[in-house]
Amino acid sequence: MKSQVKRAPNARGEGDRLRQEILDAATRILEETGREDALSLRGVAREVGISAPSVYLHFKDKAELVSTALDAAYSALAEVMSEAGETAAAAGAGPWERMRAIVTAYRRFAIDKPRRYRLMFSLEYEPKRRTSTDEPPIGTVLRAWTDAVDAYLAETAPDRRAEAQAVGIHLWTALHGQLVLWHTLPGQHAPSESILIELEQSLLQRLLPVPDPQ
Amino acid sequence: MKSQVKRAPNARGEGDRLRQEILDAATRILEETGREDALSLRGVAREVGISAPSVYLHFKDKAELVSTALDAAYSALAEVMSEAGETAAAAGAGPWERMRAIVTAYRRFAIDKPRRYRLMFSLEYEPKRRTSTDEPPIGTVLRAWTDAVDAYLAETAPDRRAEAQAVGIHLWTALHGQLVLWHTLPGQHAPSESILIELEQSLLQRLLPVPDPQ
DNA sequence: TGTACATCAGTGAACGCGCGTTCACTGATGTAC
DNA sequence: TGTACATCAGTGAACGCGCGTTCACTGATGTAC
Repeated sequence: MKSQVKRAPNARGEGDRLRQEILDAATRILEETGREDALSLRGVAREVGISAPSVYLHFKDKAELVSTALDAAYSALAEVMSEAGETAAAAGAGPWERMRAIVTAYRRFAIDKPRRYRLMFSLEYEPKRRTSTDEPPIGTVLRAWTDAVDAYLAETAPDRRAEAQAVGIHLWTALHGQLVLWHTLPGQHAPSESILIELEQSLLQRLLPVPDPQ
Repeated sequence: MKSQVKRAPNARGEGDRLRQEILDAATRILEETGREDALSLRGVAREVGISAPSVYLHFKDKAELVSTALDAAYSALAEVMSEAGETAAAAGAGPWERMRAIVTAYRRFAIDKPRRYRLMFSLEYEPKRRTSTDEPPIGTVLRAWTDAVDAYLAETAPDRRAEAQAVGIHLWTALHGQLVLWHTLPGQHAPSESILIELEQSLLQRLLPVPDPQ
């Protein structure tokens, strides 16, 4: 299963390499077996191939390890969204198509690794207090949404741009609710992706001013 | 903290009383300290004041205990919603007011015991397979929403009644997303209830045909 | 060039904990004769 | 009415497990003289 190869200690200045390896392993665990209790310090150490105490060389305690891993996941999500928007724009897509691309990227992120997604938004680990002016990582996800809606409204209904913040929040929370609840609902309703896409379409049409039918 | 009083065993035919006490204790723990790992079989036994093995007299294993407790929580939620609707109706409220009463009841259920709410929808315990025609408990919550929307549309826009199912789902999942995400967002945004109420209002106005301004 | 020493990256063993579950039991209450 | 016995409701001790964390250590690599 996991490599039992003996690791050679890192060279002198490169202790930080292990830190990254630990985070990568934590992310992998998050993706594959996302129960909160599966994300154990010992489990991560096992995955990396080091002893459990070694983790303490790079993280204060378990809480710090977990919240750092989660922060990385939030950033990755925000990144995926803005990339999707840019790619669509570069391909000459109109506002509606761009919006759909972003929503699809979000859905894919959630559906491809449902356990990771679930964990990202169900933990109580509050992000560590950082310099309080800094944006908290989950906030970047919120911003990705409000930015996307703002860009959409700017092009389609500039007079409604003041609503961007509210609509962005609606879109995000509503989408999130769909993804989470549909995963929780009994299996016979088969939370097939096509149902989610339909719901998503219907939601977009209700929350956003719809452009000319394409 | 918890009563250390020695329990007298129940009389002959009344073994079922303990079953109920166990479920009540599980519910209490769900409400107060809703981390999934706090809902331990031993913890429940402690709360009831019995020995751990006694739980096995009434539940096959931990999974059965937990999922039974969750089922009860789902039913309670559906119950609270329909009561709110009926009470409002009895007080002569119009469709919009009734809808608001239901939404408020839902929000209160979620906010009053946030840990319970979070747990209800974040566990992976799939409801035990029951006679497959039976409605799964979480399904009753879904039905409560679609029924509420259907009743609303019947009175305000009968021609749109076909949308009841879709709109009910939107309303539920969107509300759920708001409640869950707002709880996860960093504390400085203070997930004050008033913000939630605003969001909720705005959501209702966007998803439902709005009646004459009152 | 050689050697003592500091530093760095990491380890192995042990701690105490709470968990789910199994096992053989106890003591009160009802039933059969 | 008395007594042997079955049944019921529940217990105490023990199991093996994985966890987070602490501790004193090891062995390689760089630095000072």
